[in-house]
Amino acid sequence: MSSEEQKKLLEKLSPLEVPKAGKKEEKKLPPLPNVERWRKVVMRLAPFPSGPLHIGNARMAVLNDEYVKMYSGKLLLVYDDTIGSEEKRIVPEAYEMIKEGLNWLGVKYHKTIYKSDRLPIFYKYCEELLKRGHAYVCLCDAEEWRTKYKITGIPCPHRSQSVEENLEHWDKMLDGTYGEGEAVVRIKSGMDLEDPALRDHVIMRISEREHPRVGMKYRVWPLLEFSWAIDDHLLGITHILRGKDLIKEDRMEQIIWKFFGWPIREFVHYGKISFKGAVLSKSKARMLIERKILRGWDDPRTWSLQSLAKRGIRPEALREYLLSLGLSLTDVEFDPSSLYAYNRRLIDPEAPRYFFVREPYVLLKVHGIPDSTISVQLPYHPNVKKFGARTINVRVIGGIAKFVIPMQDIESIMGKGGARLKGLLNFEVVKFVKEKRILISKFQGYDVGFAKSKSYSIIQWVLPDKCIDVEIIMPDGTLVKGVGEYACKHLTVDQVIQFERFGFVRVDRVSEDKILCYYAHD
RNA sequence: GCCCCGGUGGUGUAGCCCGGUCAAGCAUGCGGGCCUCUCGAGCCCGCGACCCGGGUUCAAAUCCCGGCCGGGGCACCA
Repeated sequence: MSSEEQKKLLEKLSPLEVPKAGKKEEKKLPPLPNVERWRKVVMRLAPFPSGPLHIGNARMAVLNDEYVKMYSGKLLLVYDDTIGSEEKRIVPEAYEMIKEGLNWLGVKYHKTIYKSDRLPIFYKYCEELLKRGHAYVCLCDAEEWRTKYKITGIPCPHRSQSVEENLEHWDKMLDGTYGEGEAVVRIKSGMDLEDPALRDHVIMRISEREHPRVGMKYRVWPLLEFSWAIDDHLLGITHILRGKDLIKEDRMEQIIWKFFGWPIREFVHYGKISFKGAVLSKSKARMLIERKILRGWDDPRTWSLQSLAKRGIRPEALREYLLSLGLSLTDVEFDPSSLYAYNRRLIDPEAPRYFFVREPYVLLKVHGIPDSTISVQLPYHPNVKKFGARTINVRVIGGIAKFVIPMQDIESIMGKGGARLKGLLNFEVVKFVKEKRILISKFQGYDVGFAKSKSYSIIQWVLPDKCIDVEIIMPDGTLVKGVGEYACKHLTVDQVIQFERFGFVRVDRVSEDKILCYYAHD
């Protein structure tokens, strides 16, 4: 039954329930809470510059961007570049790579702020807390404090120091009297809190590591929850969108705002996004790049935005995919095939088709061709006429023409006793010399109908004396080699094309004798 | 050990707050068919889920309790 007949039958059966083709389903985000309480929605992106943005970070960026658009609000890019830890280090190039990623994604931010420029502000407010008796300088050893005080809920001796004592210790933190690990400022969130994770958390600590932007200018650094408690207020953030792993930070921020008498902001959370198989954390990626196991930050195995761009994934596709995940608190698994489906929809109508034969090859000799040359025109796209066609002239010498075809097809060719070279001719197998990978065959005509009647495979082919080497970097980092048809010579960098029966690729480098591509998907 | 939070087909999501219209929608995936000189696109058909057990109710995916499973926090990381 043809599709037309099927449709008619369906109409006959249920005339009212014919599904409309091309129905569009727009994914809608739930509204932000309490928008009416604020004059204007202000949100922020808070990347830690340890590497380029990956899919998880992109989710955060896209969600913020969508909400800001939805409410005509403002979005601030705030580099959360406090000193970090030994394992979590700032990568200087990351500042730029993050911007690059955001631009690629089409995320508009209205202002850029660096946490590392704001140390004096944090000092000021920390001092204020000390003065008001809401914080204290703790000289306990970290491990001791954890076991002896945090778990038991018993206050440590430093908690009862006077304001004067605390300020004195604070000065000694700043002037270098105390070294790394010797003193911290703790907020008096409460030792009696039910959740041990919240008890008198550290808000300031000493780090003598060099910072890529401000060098050795500061030795006392704030911790995430403190710096955000201050900045979310000072920068006028109204809605804080964060992963559910940071829910504890909500509580800490609220405690600090209460001490200052500042209004509470709105929080929105979403679940964790995880990857099948190996998770590539940025610190791990950095290590693998240093050891030359990865090709760089744009290696497809990092799943960085840069790497997706390199593969020819469209930002719109990624955005659509990320929005399809919604805002649920459930942890989700990243599903590449879903992303590819969105992307395929976008690139399929725009990607010209080319012949490509991957290694290993078979040399095909077709005997008995009646013409001395064959000239064919092959359209670049089956559905889009405007792409035009390329002309291929096949030289026939002594009735014989030679082609390169993929070894992959040999089984089906042998099974059917022949095959069709797409757009060209049909042949019948005479002999396959396995060791030499040579297939001897006999010309069987030009008619497609014949090939169909024989249910021949229709395969891509390349002329051995008129082809160009192609290398394709696959998503798993492996390299696929092969040859492309002569028309590939005209390809330009950044073009997304389809190698028929192989997949969509983005052209990354073109030289006289070779083309390098990145594989997008099938 | 202590504290949170989740659990709808292979994957993701809608529905859950305000119980009935949900014998559960959509997307992706998978299987089959049509179409096509690509294993792409398009079209059609199909597969496949409310974690378990109680309770409330005329009625529960939706409310309550318990269990199980999963995630997270308990860093002088973000």
